[in-house]
Amino acid sequence: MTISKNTFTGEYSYSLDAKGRINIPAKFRQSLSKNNDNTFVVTRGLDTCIWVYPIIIWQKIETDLKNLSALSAINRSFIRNAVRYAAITPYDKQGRILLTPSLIRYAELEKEAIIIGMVNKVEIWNPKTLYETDKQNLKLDPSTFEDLAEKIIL
Amino acid sequence: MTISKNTFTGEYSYSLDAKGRINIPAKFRQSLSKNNDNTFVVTRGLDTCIWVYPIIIWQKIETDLKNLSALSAINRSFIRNAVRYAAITPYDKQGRILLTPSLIRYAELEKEAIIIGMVNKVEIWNPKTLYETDKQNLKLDPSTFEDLAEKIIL
DNA sequence: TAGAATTGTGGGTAGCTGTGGGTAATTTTC
DNA sequence: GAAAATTACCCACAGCTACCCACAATTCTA
Repeated sequence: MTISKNTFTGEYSYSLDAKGRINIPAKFRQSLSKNNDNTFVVTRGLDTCIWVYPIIIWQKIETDLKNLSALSAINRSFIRNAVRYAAITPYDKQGRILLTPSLIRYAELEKEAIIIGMVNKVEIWNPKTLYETDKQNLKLDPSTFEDLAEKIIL
Repeated sequence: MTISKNTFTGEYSYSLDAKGRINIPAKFRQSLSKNNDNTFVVTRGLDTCIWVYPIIIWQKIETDLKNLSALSAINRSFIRNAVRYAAITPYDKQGRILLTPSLIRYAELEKEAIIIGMVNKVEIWNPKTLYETDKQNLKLDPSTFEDLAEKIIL
């Protein structure tokens, strides 16, 4: 039994197969609340990785997007970028989801992949890219971490 | 069933044939609720593309437009563009809709076309035009993007 | 600890999807 | 009213996808 539903933590190593399928860790699947219908939404992350959402979380995003007026060019561009890379993927009997070729290219995924629980979503990384990104992040201004620390108790 | 109806996401590449027909991605067709009678409404988009609506969504837009004041210039221009070029097109047994020559000219469509799910509607683009538009949009005010992202994306 | 159940990975195949083209029915034109 | 043009509907088919099964490795359980 997991602590709370639709919450993901931990890091795992899995492999992407020739058909573009990748396993979602059993613990993450068990954490999904039933109203998700065993379904995730995959899309581009802000870093060079793939973001995986439980579909009910994504649906909140969708309804917010629906309420943006299409009369504004900025809104149209925002919606387009937010949803064009998104794909709804139920996992199969073996617990795998199907990634689109476009997303695999974007995240530079090869056979080996790291899956990371990010509380309300999941990230899929190429190990090399993740390593490089971690190295870059060390150079970021430490004061931003301190700002966050004031908001969140670890 | 939690997957919401009449909601479209993702980007697909399809081809317009010599008769002006274009396939609607199977996933989009499956997302259509039954009261649409396998029918879409196509019209001019506000960008250089074709907008495709489920017919019941379009009907809602029409009644909203009727309630709008004709005094506003933006309303008049929207009504002029969106409504006068609108055509009702049921899809055939193979899942294709028929585009009017006028719309094909407007969106500068050639053989190859990109179809994008925009949550409550669908866009059909010439790949080149889409690419150019994407490039232009980078010049839009980034702070508005960030505001939207903070409100909507988790 | 041994057996049972679950998990992660690979691969096969029936049926669906996207695309092209044909023909009968309908509309248009003279 | 007949010929021409357009439209609506049908069929064909290659390629792909969703779904199924198999199996080794790991974890659970009694």
